[in-house]
Amino acid sequence: MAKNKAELLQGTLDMLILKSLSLGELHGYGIIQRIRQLSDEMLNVEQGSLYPALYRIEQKGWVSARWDIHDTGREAKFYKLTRAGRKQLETEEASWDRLVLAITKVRQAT
Amino acid sequence: MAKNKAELLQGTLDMLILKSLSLGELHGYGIIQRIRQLSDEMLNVEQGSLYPALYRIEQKGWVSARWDIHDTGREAKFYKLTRAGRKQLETEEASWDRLVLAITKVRQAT
DNA sequence: GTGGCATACTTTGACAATCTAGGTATCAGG
DNA sequence: CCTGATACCTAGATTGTCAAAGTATGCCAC
Repeated sequence: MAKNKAELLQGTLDMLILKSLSLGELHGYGIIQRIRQLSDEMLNVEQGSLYPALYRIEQKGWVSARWDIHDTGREAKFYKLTRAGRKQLETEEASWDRLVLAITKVRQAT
Repeated sequence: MAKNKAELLQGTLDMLILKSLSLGELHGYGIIQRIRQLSDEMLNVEQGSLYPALYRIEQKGWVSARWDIHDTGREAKFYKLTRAGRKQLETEEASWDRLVLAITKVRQAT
């Protein structure tokens, strides 16, 4: 199992995707890179995790997608955070904070 | 889904169980109560999650179990952290910290 | 010009962990 | 006696992530 790379916990991926899109429109492959980069290489999202997650998230209306050609001249599917997505990001961040707090409390017990 | 209660993320339960056993021998039902109490009612572990988890953990040698009768005069299965379990707890805590750090970094991005 | 690598997307199947919901049994209190 | 808390167990459904495969394009080195 994971050595230097932290493994993702189920439920955290959506938040990471939404967060990275909150910094600006981006395509799938770019999301993976952005997350890796922002986390100092600690988080590595697999393509097989990302694309299904994006599909899920799009279905829920948290992002909108469109095909476009970017600077490199290649086609890519660009995702953009919707208003609902921004709201969802806040919700997920809040519940992440709550979880971290709760676990911290348990861990502080002596 | 969760309102005031934070939902458990997959992978955190083992750590919570090991941690609560690190405070002393305890039986299954008591583990649930201890986690709930230590987390200020934020974490609620379902029985259907706990018992399979305990079985799993016992198989891995992180805890040892024995039936006993406790103060209330009732039978219960008491679990105790083994040396390997203590080691595992450290490992899980470290990787939890790493994950929290990584996610924090992503979230701090502007 | 072709071979390899990074980019970019998709799909399938396996796997693991949690939850829901059911079951059993004992004990205490009203 | 009945209910609720305690105490354990199990089956099945659900979900999310991952591994592994596939397709296709553009770029660079040789």
